[in-house]
Amino acid sequence: MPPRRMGSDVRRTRPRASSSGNPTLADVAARAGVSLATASRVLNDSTRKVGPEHRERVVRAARELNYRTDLSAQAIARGSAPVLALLVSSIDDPYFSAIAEGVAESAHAHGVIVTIAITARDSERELTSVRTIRGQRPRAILISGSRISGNPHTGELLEELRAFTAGGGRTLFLSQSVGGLGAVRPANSTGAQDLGIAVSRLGYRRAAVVTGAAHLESVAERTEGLRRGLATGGGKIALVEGDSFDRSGGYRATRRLIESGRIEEVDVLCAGNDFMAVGAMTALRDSGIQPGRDVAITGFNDIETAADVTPQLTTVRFPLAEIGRRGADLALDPSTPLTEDICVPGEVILRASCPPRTPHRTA
Amino acid sequence: MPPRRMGSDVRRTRPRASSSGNPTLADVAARAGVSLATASRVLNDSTRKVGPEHRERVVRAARELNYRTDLSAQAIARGSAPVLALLVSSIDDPYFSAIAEGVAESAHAHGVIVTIAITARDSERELTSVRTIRGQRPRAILISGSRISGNPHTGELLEELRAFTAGGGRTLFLSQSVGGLGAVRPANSTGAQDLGIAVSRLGYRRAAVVTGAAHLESVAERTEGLRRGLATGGGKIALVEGDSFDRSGGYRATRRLIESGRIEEVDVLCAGNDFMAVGAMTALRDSGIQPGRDVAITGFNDIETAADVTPQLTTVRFPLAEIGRRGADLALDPSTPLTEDICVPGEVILRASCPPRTPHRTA
DNA sequence: GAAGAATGGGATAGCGCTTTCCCGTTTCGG
DNA sequence: CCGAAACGGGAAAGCGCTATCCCATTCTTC
Repeated sequence: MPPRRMGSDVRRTRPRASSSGNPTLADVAARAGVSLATASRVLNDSTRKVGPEHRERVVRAARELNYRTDLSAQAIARGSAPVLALLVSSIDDPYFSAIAEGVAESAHAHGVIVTIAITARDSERELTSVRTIRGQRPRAILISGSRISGNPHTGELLEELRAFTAGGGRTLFLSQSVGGLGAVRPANSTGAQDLGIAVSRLGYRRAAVVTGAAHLESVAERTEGLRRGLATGGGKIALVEGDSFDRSGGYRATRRLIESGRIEEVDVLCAGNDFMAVGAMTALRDSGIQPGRDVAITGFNDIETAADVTPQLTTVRFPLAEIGRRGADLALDPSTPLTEDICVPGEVILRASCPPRTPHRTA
Repeated sequence: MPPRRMGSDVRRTRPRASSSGNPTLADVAARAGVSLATASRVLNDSTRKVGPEHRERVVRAARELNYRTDLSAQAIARGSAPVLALLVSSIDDPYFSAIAEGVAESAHAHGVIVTIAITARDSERELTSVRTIRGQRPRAILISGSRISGNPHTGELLEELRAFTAGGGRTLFLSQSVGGLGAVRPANSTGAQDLGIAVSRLGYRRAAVVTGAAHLESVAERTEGLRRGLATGGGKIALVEGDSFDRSGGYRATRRLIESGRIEEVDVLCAGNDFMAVGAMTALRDSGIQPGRDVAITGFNDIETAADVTPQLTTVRFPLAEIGRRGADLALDPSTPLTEDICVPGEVILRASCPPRTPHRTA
């Protein structure tokens, strides 16, 4: 005996109409006088043909009701959601926002929704974010600028990603690679090497590297690349000073170099990124040293500011939006495996902060 | 007669287990040896009590399976999704990314997911984005920097928003208000007025306004505020030059001022935003006019770059992230009506680009 | 013209959850 | 002690869709 609802049993001829709230497909079908199936077929231009008469009626009904398919319902019925999740440490950072822009661009082209989560460089928050994201059953998750390796939550995080992949999801890292998982990232190493070569050509021989925390992969890559590049001209990295990876870090590190007198030993100061370079410039200037003339400066990334500071900053430009776009393209194309690192080359941008070196150092 | 599936009818004692893919609540329930209802109750700490024995079993099963609730299913079952949609014209713009950061912050605190859509200042794309967003049935949609008014799609767009609101959604504008709908925005008018007053106090009397398209509400507000502020010191806006709202626009507009000689008529150049100010500086410098000394410069917004350019830029700072945060807070609190404009005050930041005016203009 | 193949439409079984009912046990107050 | 209330658990009815079956017609093709 089939179970029964307690209420009457009479109606249920046509799909119920939802009196308030958003119109449902049932409302559309009812108004068009067709079945749910037909309405669905029309609205999703399925392969099944629908008579022009019915088709027209459904389209009109949908328009009149201003119907919009409930994506959650669609996702659950279809078994997959047209969603791409993006995890960034901060969106209020030109580096990541450029990547995000590219990601959004690609997602839009693929007709996919982007959900974004920011981790504020907090590994615990990163973990909870990934968990929440996993609940969305997105097609892919893109992680940019994480602290996944070497933190108290690394294990759980990787386990979470593993589970995600096991459930059919795709994971891709942007701007850094993490243990064996695929990544699209700037060719830090090559870019730094090219910068080193360029700087060498300009006549510089002894560099101070002012950079971020040594455990960051990108820091190591850039430093090493720079070393190789300088070596081509017989130059070298004379000293390395580390601090936080931002403007104030650049300021402080440079300050220390100046106060200890070590700044005298170098002819070019290579900062780990443009923010640090800008901080370094200010530190130099505060001590009466003129950046670009007394000491050359280089940055990394070519943030928009780089061309606005005085002197304009020599740096290495990476097509960040392009990295985001390619990453998303890749992640959304189920046919490609996501296992290898793809390095996107950068371009050395020579500007006034690093002029051809005159043989006599004006100290 | 109840309809039957064609297959056997035997099983269906315990919830089915999904062999592959993501574990479902049924899997958890099965593993814990309880019903779906109990499993759900435990996992959502519902008001209904569950015995400690069962509770423990469910929690363990969930952990072992690395179960993560399917948010789409939850959304459809509950009738609402824990989602906040953000619509911005671009995310790769410090102005919007700062707002977005605040929004994400608030959303995180509320345990809500953020989906983001970028419109690239294209009204058609804006329309399709709102349509897609509506399909997500988000709790609220936040619109920042749109072209909603005065474009070929305005009507459809407003209709779409109306339908969204009718369906129980909440709409809020950030950084600009649109026809009667609520907004959280910078106090452009007051901020500009304060800037005008400050500039007046420093001794400036004749200003050139270099700004974006006149139809933008913010442009009008800022210009008008500036006028009032200058008037307090007997100063005035001597001329207005418009161009695109970015760096190159600032450059071009200023260029025209210089070439026509009109630049001679003013002692301060007030740009519509910091980007334009930076462009203006470059244009001046290219013509041998030294910004800050020969002509003072002011910007608007205090983007990070503002403190890095030379001379450092005098501007008006708005707590953009705060605007985003408050907007999201408001939008996510169903008890507040979303009808009025909330203006967040700015703060004049005086820097070297606008030094106290010396009586003799060094031309 | 009759058998077989398209054709186009409807009924309905899920999808993975939540939540309302409903029911067997305990616990209590009187 | 007995009936009432409280407690804890399970069955199953949806939520708004999609897609699979199934069926009544209309075309084909010898």
